[in-house]
Amino acid sequence: MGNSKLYKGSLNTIILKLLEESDKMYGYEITQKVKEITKGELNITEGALYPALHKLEAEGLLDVEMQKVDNRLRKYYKLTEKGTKETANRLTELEEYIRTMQTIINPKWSIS
Amino acid sequence: MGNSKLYKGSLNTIILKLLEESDKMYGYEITQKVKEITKGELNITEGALYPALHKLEAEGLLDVEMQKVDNRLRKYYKLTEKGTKETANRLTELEEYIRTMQTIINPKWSIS
DNA sequence: AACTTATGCATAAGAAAATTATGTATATAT
DNA sequence: ATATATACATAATTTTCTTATGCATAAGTT
Repeated sequence: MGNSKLYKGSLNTIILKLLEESDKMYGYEITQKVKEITKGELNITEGALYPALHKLEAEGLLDVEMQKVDNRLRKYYKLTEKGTKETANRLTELEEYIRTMQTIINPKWSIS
Repeated sequence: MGNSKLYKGSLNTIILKLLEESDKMYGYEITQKVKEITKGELNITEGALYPALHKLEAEGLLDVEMQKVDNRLRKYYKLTEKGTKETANRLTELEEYIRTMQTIINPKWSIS
């Protein structure tokens, strides 16, 4: 994960997108899912994840539901209505960001 | 620039890439170039740029050359040999990051 | 002549978001 | 028995940025 610096600022968007796909997830599940879909490329640390989840909840973008499974507690998070709208915005911004960075990597202004 | 958070961590890569393209540039020129190629989407602030340039120089990735133009001082930065190698690495990492984020935005793991 | 905007560099204070290091606790595999 | 996996949490520190400020010259405006 040598490119971990680039992920700074995109954690919230990743969380929101995963919740949009999976309806509800708990913290540990999110770390595993990200590890899986990025083939180990990205490992979300707990010290980043849990504060981020708490903040998204405080902003009213996520709802929480506790559930006990195998005598272990899970905190399931799901998008609120506000969270669903915000997710769309964040994804649009991410797409814009990616387009901009593509422009910088692969500049038209240097070919001719 | 509503997506400014996403740019966290990518400023160094942007600087290095521009210097790879343009051989040598000075700080103010970099801010204008970025504004130009991103069509105003991204505005690099001086408070971020100058410390970043100083750090890249301290790391041995950039060399500095002072030049006086129209009675105003410019600090021209150019890649060192080490900087050129590091730029290649950073760009590879950026491409990996973009691929990963594309995977998250447009997940294969949810279609079937 | 006075004033504003552009050019050019720099740093300090503060905020935001991460890493790293802990801490607690149960379940499972060796 | 011991280590690894599961599950959450927070505190200290670091990194990186924004915002505010400072200095100085050139060019354009009223």
